[in-house]
Amino acid sequence: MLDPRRPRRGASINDVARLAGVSGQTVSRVAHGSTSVRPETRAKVLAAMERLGYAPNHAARALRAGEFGTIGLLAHRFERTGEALTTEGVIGAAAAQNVGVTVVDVRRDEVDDWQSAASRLTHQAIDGLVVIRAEQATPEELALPADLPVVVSDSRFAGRYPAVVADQAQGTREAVQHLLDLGHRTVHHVAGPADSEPAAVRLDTWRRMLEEAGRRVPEPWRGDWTARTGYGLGHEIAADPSVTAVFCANDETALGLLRALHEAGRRVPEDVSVVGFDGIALGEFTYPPLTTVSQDFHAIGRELVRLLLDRVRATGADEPQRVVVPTELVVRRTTGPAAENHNADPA
Amino acid sequence: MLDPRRPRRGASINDVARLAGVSGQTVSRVAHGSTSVRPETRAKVLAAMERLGYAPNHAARALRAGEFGTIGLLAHRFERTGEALTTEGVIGAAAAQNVGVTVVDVRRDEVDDWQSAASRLTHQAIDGLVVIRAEQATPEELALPADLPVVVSDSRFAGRYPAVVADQAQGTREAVQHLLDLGHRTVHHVAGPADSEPAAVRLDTWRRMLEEAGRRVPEPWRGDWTARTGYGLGHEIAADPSVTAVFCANDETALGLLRALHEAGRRVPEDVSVVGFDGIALGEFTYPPLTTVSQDFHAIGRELVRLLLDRVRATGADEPQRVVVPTELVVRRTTGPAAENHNADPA
DNA sequence: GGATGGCATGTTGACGTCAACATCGTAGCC
DNA sequence: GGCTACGATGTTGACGTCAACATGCCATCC
Repeated sequence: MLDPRRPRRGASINDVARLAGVSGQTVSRVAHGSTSVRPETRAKVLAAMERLGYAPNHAARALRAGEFGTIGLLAHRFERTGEALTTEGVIGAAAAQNVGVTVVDVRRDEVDDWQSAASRLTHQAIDGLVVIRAEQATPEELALPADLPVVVSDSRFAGRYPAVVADQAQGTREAVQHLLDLGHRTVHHVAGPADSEPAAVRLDTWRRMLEEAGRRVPEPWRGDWTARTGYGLGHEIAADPSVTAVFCANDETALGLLRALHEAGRRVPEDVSVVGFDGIALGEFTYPPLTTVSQDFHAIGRELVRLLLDRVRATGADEPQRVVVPTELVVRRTTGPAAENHNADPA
Repeated sequence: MLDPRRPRRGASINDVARLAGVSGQTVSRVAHGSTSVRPETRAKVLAAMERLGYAPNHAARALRAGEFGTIGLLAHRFERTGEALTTEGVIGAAAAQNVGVTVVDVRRDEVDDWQSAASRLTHQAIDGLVVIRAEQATPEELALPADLPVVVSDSRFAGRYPAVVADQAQGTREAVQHLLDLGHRTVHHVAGPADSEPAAVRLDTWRRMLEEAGRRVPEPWRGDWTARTGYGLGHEIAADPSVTAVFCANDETALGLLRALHEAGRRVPEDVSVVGFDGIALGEFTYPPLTTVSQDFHAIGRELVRLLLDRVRATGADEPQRVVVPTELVVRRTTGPAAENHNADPA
């Protein structure tokens, strides 16, 4: 914690008042829009402010108002695309309302890390909290103050707090359908981690799509969102000639897979088609450019702020809501027609 | 701004005191480490806190202490790797000191955007400010309060505020030397934007290295950090058979270039070697994996916090310092020996 | 038994701001 | 001329916390 005895303190409203020869209240009036202050009085006050470099004390304002004008944001490793873009959306939308955002990063996605991050944050000066994908912690474990307005994105918290989620199922359906339309007999899947809710939705939807189409449902591979694991599994995938289409749980995994396929001499998309998920910016500049399901993370961030500020400002109205943001298949060049020579695979 | 008349206010120290039948001061003592409170008194107070769901009011604490325990961070589009990782480093290091971080994102790298972001931030409750690469704004234009401790990373602000910068020159030297050692007659360069200081250092160092080695200095291409521009320039670069080695100002640009080279049928690294800069995580999983100069952004973030908290806590000691964080060449697979057939190029 | 000292607890005030109320002066009106 | 009304400005107190000081109690010691 910062040293509380540091004397460095700016000029207060009363310092300005003394210099300008008016009362503190008049300074306060000038500092705000100010109703009814004589122009010459205002000028005097403004001059005094200028001279002393007056800046309002936010702690005092917050104390008096009972609000901080700041919300907290809790995320896990937010340099990852989804987290970073959602955070950006949150920050932008909050800024537009003159609300600041205090960010806390959870280093490892484990319960005690989430706990300590949450407690750190609730010990900060915030009026509300945005939680982005707390996959490894339950609401109870987080032990958030009961009177703190909270909204979440995409997590098991959705039942408990208002949530903004991307339409995982829709995107997955489009991706699988796209591959089937290209003539692939079936679609393989590299899933996300087992404890991730979005990963589970993508997995379930993929399976259901294949079942509904009457296709064989191959055993999915289990990934962990990383390119490294996509690359590792990729060696195995590349070695299996029956694999002609792979739907990856996210773009990083798809990129790792792409490298492995290249190294194994499997051509993309001639031999194998690949679809990612997320729509990271670099997907457009991989070789070949990556077909993917893009999510509008900025929109998620904006909706989160809207929901949260509603809750912060309203006194009642607390039934959990759920806002769904659409996803969109972006077809680039990692998907193509099924190769003829592998059609021996039974439908 | 949040509505200041919302009555939602938690229990105060005095509510707890009343319930526990003690004075507010005793509650305060219990709330802290607390010296000398009788165990049974403490228990009573703790029970009352529990029952009322007491949480300390940070505005009041901040007002009394004259400090917020929060620093601000100003960055441009911080979902980009360098910004995001530096921000992560800052947040982590600050958290370790129980200091929060309020983040403001500058949408467009233009003066008025920087200005409005800066003023938004200085109207927040912060004790100090970290500015990450403010390339389009001068210190004067930012108009930061004179008494606000500020540290910066990597920018034209370095002369004015304490700064933490990566050793751009060292990394550039290693990269160029690596390519020359591989037998390339000269090294081409796709630069960053003209108004970026790090881009200028990379450009100058690249030129100096070639001059010192007595090599021809080809006209550099002017990029803008984006993969898109790297891709666009890449078509031109791929069409020039005299180009055997390209040093790109950053990884995104290099990735765009890579795609263009692939599309043009130029093999990497057999026909053309490519080096990036930054060390983004995905560089390891492009095809081929990208040789690059990696920067330790987390270290930069940590150093920024160290410097800033020094300034916040110290009363004097304000002469600008400069901390240099080393960079490191990471050789992967986009660089290889110069092709024999292009050695016609004069040394 | 009374003085001493130390520990537990209470009281006061100040941090900076601003709403609510109080005061003062003057223009306008009969 | 005296009264009203309103506009400009001042005064007071409260938001929650905690350092500094004050008080009160008890054990100890001669």
